[in-house]
Amino acid sequence: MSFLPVEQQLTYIKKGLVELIQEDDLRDRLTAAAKEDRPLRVKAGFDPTAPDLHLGHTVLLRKLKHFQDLGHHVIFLIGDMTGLIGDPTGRNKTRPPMTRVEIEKNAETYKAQVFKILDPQRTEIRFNSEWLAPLQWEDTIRLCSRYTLARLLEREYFSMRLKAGVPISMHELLYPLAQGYDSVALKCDVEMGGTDQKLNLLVGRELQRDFEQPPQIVATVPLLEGLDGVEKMSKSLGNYIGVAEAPKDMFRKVMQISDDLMYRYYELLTDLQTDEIAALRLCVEKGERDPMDVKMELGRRLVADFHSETDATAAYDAFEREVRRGLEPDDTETVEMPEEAHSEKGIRLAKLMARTGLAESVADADRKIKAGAVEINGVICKDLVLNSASPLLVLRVGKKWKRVRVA
RNA sequence: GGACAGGUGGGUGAGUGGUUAAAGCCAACAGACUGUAAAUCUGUCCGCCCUUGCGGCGUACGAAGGUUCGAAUCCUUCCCUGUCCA
Repeated sequence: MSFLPVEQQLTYIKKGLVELIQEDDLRDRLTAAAKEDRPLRVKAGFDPTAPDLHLGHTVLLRKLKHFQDLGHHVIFLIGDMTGLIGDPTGRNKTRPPMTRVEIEKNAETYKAQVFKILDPQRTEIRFNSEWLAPLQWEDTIRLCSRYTLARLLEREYFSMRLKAGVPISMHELLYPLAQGYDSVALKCDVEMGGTDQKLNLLVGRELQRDFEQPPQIVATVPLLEGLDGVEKMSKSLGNYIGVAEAPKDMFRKVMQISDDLMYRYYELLTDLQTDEIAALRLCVEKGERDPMDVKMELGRRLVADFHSETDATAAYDAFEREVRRGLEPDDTETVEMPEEAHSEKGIRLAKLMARTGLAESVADADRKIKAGAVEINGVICKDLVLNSASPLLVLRVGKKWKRVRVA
């Protein structure tokens, strides 16, 4: 295949990157690739335990896609072995080793999500247990001898924990080494990751040199802020928008972000150019455009990307109706009256709410009723026991709705 | 191996024998306000039972025992973590 001129490729790749180490290397590598007519091998690693991709991941995926657009080859690496090392933030939650079956299942889930962005034709899915599992003690020791503690402690993540007196287990120190070794095993030309991955990615370069491979180019993308606008988007912080989320939920979450943050989302999650985004911002600041409209447009675009135009329009309309005007959603679930909700005196509202998912527990439901948060057929209800004659109850608690058929 | 300091509700973090289901803060959830959001204000924030009362019961302060009328608070053993010394 033929590649675009190197400089054009470079420009395309550099857009939106935080750091590129080293640009000259990449230029050389792209030149060589064109000469040899071989695509570059671009790797990014993912955790096998969390197959729920969110928009934060897509910043990276979009950049990988850019490489594919240019004709290069992406390796989507599932770190099933490094996954055993576990989540750094957990205190001593050793991860139970995952079974082959679970891993395969997660991989399938990944595929379904990832190929909403990546081109399957140019993507190779690999697992690092493939080369890490067969390593012997001796191999591992040799690998460890190639790196020093001091260098590992350069990582803010380790040094901060050390300073704060938070435990660091030995196996965690192996993580960067294992990740670096992945690059050796895969003979990567480029490795990508979030800015927080920088040191891990650089270890790959060192190890590749040791193994007499040309060191990979390291490219980092920004970390997307989550719904709170402060922390990075992550599942454990609960401030995320999942790519597999239903259109309506996705839209609603987008609308939750602050006005300020939406420009960042435009920048990192859409194909709008930087100057177009700046123009949008200016319009809003001058009062020519309503920030809410601009945000709704963002929601529409994102839903369209991960679902379809039709879904996007539906989600847009639903938001207009349900949130702005507070009307009942047209897809409100209708459920039967739970047996337990009946009592001698009538229908116990709290129990009904707890059983139908409108409240977390009976106690929680009681509180909500007292707080006047419950509406039945459009009227706020503070009664704990109902003696309703109507065959259908339309219940609303905050954002949640439910229709209950009275048996 | 030795000395010392710790382990509290989703997260932080008070509380060192009794009005403590456990302060404050954050998150969360509801309500008000509003252009979605943010911000702000108000309320709620272990579970279960009863037409609900400032109600009853059950659980809960690393684990298991013990002392006591009564323990998150005292004692014993165990598990886990950090710091310093070897």
